[in-house]
Amino acid sequence: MSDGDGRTRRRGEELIRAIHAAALAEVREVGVGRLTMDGIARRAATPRSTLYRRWSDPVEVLLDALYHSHPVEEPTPGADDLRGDLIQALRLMVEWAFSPAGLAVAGILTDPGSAARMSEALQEKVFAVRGGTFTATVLRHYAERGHFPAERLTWVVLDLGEALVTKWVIDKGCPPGEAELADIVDQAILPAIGLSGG
Amino acid sequence: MSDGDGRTRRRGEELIRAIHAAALAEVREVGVGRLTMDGIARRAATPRSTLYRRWSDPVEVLLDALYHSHPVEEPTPGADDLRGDLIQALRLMVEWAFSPAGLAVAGILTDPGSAARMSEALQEKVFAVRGGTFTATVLRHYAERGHFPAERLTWVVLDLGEALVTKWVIDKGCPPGEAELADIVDQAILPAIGLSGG
DNA sequence: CAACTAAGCTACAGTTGTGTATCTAATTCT
DNA sequence: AGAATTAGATACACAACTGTAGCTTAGTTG
Repeated sequence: MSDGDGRTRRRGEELIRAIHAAALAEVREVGVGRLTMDGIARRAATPRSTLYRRWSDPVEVLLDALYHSHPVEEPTPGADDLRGDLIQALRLMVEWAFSPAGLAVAGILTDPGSAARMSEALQEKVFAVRGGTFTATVLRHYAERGHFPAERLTWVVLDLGEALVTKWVIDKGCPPGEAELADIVDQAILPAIGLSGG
Repeated sequence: MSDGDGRTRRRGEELIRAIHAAALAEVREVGVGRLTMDGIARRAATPRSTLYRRWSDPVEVLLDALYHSHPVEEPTPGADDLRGDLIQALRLMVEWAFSPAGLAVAGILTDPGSAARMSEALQEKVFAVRGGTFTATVLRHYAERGHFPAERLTWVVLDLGEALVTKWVIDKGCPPGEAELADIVDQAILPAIGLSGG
């Protein structure tokens, strides 16, 4: 699609995708704080001038990369299986969190310099996702169908799964496995909505 | 103890405390990634040479500052009030998390460059604390006294409170208030240990 | 094929941070 | 009081990154 044909010079879309990828890789390696135009350019094997033609600083590049990253897959609650659907929702969250985009967002959220700029353009796209559309989608689905009282859909309950996954990742530095996701659902979410095991 | 007397030049302990404070202030403002000897020195109003005499790079200074920061207050479970003690434990956690040391640790944990070095010397002092000694202390206390079955002390239950506080802080950027702490205890922790309201 | 666009290359001056070194003078110790 | 420390004030060469600018040339478009 891009390599191997006679061309020696990338342009447009292709080049930009390479730069986006470079920005995400770079932030993963050095963190948002040490992100530089130079580093991104070097990694993308393109001159800095190409970057400056489009963006004014490294965080701009990163935000643009995030904006163009694949959207997060949404959980699609299915066949009357609340427990299974919750686990699946958390699985999707983990998958996203360890994607280049997810890791970049994590970095941005704790960076004093860029946390503010995040609010502007990206809240719609990235924040909405991060805010907890994973288990919340599933929980709302089953509450509407009367599997448990809708009054239990408080912020605590809606955040529970994502919060525990996040803490695991921070503590352990690696994604939780199937067993841990099941633990979270069985020992925290289900009890909190009054379904202590079934 | 230090200001106002005739002295014009800080030495030893006093100077070091100023440098530690500068490092913590600096990391709060620019993040771990942009921490520099220069920045710390400027903020502490001391020449860089003074820093290099003791530390070899900015992260060393920061780790040393953390090591010498006040230890976290531990929750002391008291008069047969599980709910109140849990809320108090979370209150202590929030207090620590928003202290200079807490903010610095948060920054370090998500910085690719310094996350590794953290493991070495500081795991004992700072990690142990962060790992969740807040609600865990309280929960173990009451489990031992038979207020609820000890089998429910799983990692999920022990992390629940801290996880939800952390998520609140990341999402909202501000400390949770009393109402939120109560929500966490009432809607997540107590149900998870089988005490759904009383 | 000609004209245009935009990537690639190189250079440059300016800024910030790095380590090191040297000298001075304030504070402490004996 | 005199000696030993050690903070404070420079200064320096080096490196990385910044923006900007000029030029060349590959690729696209009419």
